[in-house]
Amino acid sequence: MRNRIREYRARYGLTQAELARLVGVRRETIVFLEKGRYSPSLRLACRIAKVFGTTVDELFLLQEGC
Amino acid sequence: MRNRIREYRARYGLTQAELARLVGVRRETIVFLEKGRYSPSLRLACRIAKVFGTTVDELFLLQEGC
DNA sequence: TTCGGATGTTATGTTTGTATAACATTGTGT
DNA sequence: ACACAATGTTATACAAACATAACATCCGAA
Repeated sequence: MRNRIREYRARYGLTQAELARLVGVRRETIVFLEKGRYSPSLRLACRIAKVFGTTVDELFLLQEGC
Repeated sequence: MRNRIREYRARYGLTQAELARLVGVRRETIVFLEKGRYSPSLRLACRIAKVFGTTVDELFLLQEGC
């Protein structure tokens, strides 16, 4: 499942470690999400979208499919 | 995490079993989601929103928090 | 060029979402 | 009251998300 985490993270000037800390997960988890190794729980997806002031649907391109 | 699955399901006149079949999970999973026993994966959340022609953010009231 | 921060990887363990089956309860039409 | 569909529950097992630690690579500044 594709997403725009890296793009938004760059826009906000955050490192993976900083984002991880902000949403309460490990940095490796952010790496795996950005690399598409697995898709997040809805809870985590929501926390990340909140940090970036956007919606889950927008951040994870849900109109492209699930 | 609150959601409007039951409300949308009623609006579409679907049983829990029918919705479960449409999104490829067991009926018990739908029961647990409606009852709030756990929150879904983003993948499942997206499939359910798709069936109801709405967004994940709207269906799971994500503006209320994660 | 070298050093350090940022990013990527791999292995192993824990937690949580989901499957499965069996049974209980509620509700509704007849 | 009865039958049956819909909904709810519980126990056990499995898969996927996430934690943790250790190490590897990449890249920009001094």
